[in-house]
Amino acid sequence: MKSTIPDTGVPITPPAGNGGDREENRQEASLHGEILLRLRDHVVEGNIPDGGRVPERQLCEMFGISRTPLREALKVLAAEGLIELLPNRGARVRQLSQRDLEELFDVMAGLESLAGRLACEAITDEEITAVEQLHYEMYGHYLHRDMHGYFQANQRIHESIVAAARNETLKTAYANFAGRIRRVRYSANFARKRQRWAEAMREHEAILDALRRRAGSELSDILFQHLRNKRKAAIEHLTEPHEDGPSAP
Amino acid sequence: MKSTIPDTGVPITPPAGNGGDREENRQEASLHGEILLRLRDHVVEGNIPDGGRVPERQLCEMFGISRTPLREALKVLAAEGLIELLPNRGARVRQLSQRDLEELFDVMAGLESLAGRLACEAITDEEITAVEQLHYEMYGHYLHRDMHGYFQANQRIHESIVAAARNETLKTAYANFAGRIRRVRYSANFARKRQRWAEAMREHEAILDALRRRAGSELSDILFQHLRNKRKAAIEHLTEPHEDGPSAP
DNA sequence: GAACGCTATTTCGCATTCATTTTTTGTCCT
DNA sequence: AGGACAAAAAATGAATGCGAAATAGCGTTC
Repeated sequence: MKSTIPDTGVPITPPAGNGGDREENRQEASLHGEILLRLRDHVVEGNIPDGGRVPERQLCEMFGISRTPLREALKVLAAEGLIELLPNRGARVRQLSQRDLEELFDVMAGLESLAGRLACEAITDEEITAVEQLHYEMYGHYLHRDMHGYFQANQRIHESIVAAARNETLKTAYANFAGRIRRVRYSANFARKRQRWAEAMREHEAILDALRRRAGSELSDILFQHLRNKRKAAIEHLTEPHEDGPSAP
Repeated sequence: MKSTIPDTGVPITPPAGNGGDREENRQEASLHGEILLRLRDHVVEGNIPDGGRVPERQLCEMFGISRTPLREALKVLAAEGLIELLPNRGARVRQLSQRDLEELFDVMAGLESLAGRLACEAITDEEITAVEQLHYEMYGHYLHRDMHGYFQANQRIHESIVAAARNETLKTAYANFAGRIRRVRYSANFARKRQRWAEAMREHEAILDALRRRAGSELSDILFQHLRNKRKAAIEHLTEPHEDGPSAP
């Protein structure tokens, strides 16, 4: 165990947050592509402490490759905003300040807002039915106080809306930003407050309603507010660590 | 035959800029960063034909560097969606289908829509005044049929709104997507139809009005529609090449 | 005893080198 | 003469080597 890492304040930020799209279809058979996927998962899943140093050499022997393809992968991850590269000082997993999180949530809110608007233009009755199905399922989890199930159904609903937008570029950007936030989710699980939970359910009712009526502009507003409230709950949770933990019914 | 080391005597600004300040851009002092910027501009400005091959070797001698930093830059550009990397077959500038363009415009619409909403929360009176200034300037260009001036003022207005959103993440993503579209702009200059031009002016009036009243939700709607109309005009222009070319007043 | 400065080791950045894969070209066969 | 196969040439993907910067370790000085 090495001594504590000298925190120099970490100034230099990655080149671009980018809403890039790397949906390149599975060309990832090449080594650097393979590494990119594995390394991204490794980071997103939180296997590396926040702001922790990640020496190239260590990752190389970890993946059993040379430095060249690894460095290429690192550059890409830096461009995605997951890590930051300090000149001559190696890579660190990017530590998100509260402000960063707020910004990310707002951008996610904007993307979902857009997704809702677009979805209203193109969604089929069958897809709406599917969302309704998920909604009721989620409601069931809510009644049973099953947070995990609720969380999953919730996520699938939002993904369904994004999918219904029929916009691959949006979908990719959405996935990218979601990845950045997910890292935080892993390290600090968002415990929902009871009150917020009920509120979220009401918002979801409104979402479904607007979607049924295909009221794009309205749905756009609701989704934005929904994510804004989510952001508020998340940030509050981070500032005052735990509010209530009981996940039991 | 010795390989002369291309010591171009590039300043390489030290990793200054420390402090809590997180400027997203231009930390690129390292070679690969420098190359990334130059190569991105090179591609965005359309110096390479659409779908054209981009041999590493050629670019290397063009920039006077070895392949390693260049390849790193290529990976990043691929992640950004500007080029695509074919396994063992080199890099090609990504050819955007009409569908891709539509998607990009819609995402841009979503981001600007978000920017407008956020701007209404944080914009100062001074900033609004600045936007008004640009608006009148743009109106002047409109009256004088100065398309270039109009275009620039227009762009600055949109950038001002994005800046007023106080969200660096959004700003970065916006710049990224704008870059992808700009490539198309260069190769096929969007000639505005007269009618669309007048329409755009009216929309901008509405934008300014909503911004003055800080009506976030409303501005969000207007901006989205504005970009949607822009998209329509752009796509139409691409399908039926030239409608009117005269840039002269 | 603590702060400063010097040296040694580690790590990073880029160039170069090696190994496959693709592309081109030249020849041979139909 | 045209096409197919094969070998050469070029280009890509990955590895290694070398110089430079940074971190760490240690000694000296106030």
